[in-house]
Amino acid sequence: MAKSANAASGSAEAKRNRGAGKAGDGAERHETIYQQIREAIVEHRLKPGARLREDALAEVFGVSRTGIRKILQRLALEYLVTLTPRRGASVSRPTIEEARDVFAARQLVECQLMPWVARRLKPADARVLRELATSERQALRAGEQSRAIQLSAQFHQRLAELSGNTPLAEFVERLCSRSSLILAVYGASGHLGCESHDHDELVTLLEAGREERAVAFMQRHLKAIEASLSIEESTDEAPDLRQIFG
Amino acid sequence: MAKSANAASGSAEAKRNRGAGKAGDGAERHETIYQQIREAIVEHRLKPGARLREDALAEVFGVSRTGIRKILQRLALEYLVTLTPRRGASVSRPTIEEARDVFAARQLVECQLMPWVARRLKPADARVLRELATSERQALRAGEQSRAIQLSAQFHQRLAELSGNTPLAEFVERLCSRSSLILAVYGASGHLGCESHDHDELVTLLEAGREERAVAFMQRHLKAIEASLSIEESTDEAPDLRQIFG
DNA sequence: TGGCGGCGGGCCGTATACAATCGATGACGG
DNA sequence: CCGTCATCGATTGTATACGGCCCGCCGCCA
Repeated sequence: MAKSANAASGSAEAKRNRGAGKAGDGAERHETIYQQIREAIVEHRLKPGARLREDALAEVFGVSRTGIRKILQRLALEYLVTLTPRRGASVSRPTIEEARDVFAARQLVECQLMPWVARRLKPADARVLRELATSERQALRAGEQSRAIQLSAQFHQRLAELSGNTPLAEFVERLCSRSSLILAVYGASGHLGCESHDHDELVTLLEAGREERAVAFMQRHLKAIEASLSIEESTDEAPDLRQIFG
Repeated sequence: MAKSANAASGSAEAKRNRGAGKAGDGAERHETIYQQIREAIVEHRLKPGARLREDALAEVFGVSRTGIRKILQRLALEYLVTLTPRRGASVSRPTIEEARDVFAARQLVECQLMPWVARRLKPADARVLRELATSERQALRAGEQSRAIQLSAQFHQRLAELSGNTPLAEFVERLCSRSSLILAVYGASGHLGCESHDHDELVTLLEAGREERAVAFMQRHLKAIEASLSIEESTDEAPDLRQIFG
């Protein structure tokens, strides 16, 4: 392995990892690595299109390619990375159609979830949600864009969890991750999706038990995000030379 | 590999596979194996709790454990198999809570999908759906329970696909798979979930564009299935000796 | 000078080998 | 006779080795 050969970065990273994720010795380690990569993608620290070479990741995290492959496949199943048969893994670059579908799905699910949440919401839950919203605004103001993105997604995810329905919560979680990716590609710079005050307002509505209003609010909220996307197809493939020079 | 050493069963099975799954040479092979295992689980040919040993599967399909592991992990992410850390894989045995959540999720999503489907439904689509419903009834009458289960799930999946929203369709697909597993555990024998005429009736409503009716019908349909489950906890863990002998 | 074909390196895909761990069985002691 | 402990077998988890494909570079030819 590179553990001894390429000592400098390899073992240093590995040690840091062992310390950070706790991870003990064995099984949890992979989970930690998975989370780290996932976070990096969701927070736009790894940009869409970025290549993820197995060797490089294996060396950075101090494990062998076997474990990395497992993680990459898992991420591929969530549409966060794309696995091209013999070209390796890269951060997914969602298409416009995917973007539309994802946001349509979110509207359908998250809106319908609001009544359940409103009914089950306890004061402690509301407090946590408000804290998330507050942290998000602070991060945004402090210029910590990565953190803000992460917190915004967490708000929506927590909301879905409060419905008490695990499959739906998980589904929303994945949709949020993909949304983050979509914003990375099509989002207008500086304007990262959710208007921060929206989240506060939504909590207020839910606390008051105004289900109908909460549903409508969520609908508007998501539509606003979707509308803020710049629908300009990245001139990635087929640069349309003929159209340009014709 | 066992290809040369353990010739007898190994190569014979491998050859059969190469012939059956078509699978060409390389990449598609795993996909075929995945589908086969998945089908076996959904059709109740592999019952919940059944152990899936890597070596055995590797030998049966004529590939090495590496590929099998990948497949098992994928199935685990869909909750079709359970991966116990050092005990290997087994067909999942859903809990009552999971069952409730899955059906609740299906009601939320599938019902809301009906209007979309009704609006996009083309004659050709309706015909396909009717064929599925017919085949299902025939299979049921012919005693081919596995086939009937498969077709019933396919009906719901196809319906979701017709919404035109890929993420939602995929979500429904997974929920249907899990539902099949749930029926295997909690379903009353002989009564496998969907009343077969229900599906025909639903297509009729959709063709007529009666969205509201279709939504309500789907709701009743799913509630009926859920209600048909025998909610007797398998005396698997905590047999409640105290309650029995107390 | 520009296009084309051969060639080498990098990287992925698969298989195999090794090590560690857990469960079961059998023996021993109380 | 029952409970406990140790050893053995089985099975998974991880790492490594090898083979193949694709891409990019370089030399050759028109």
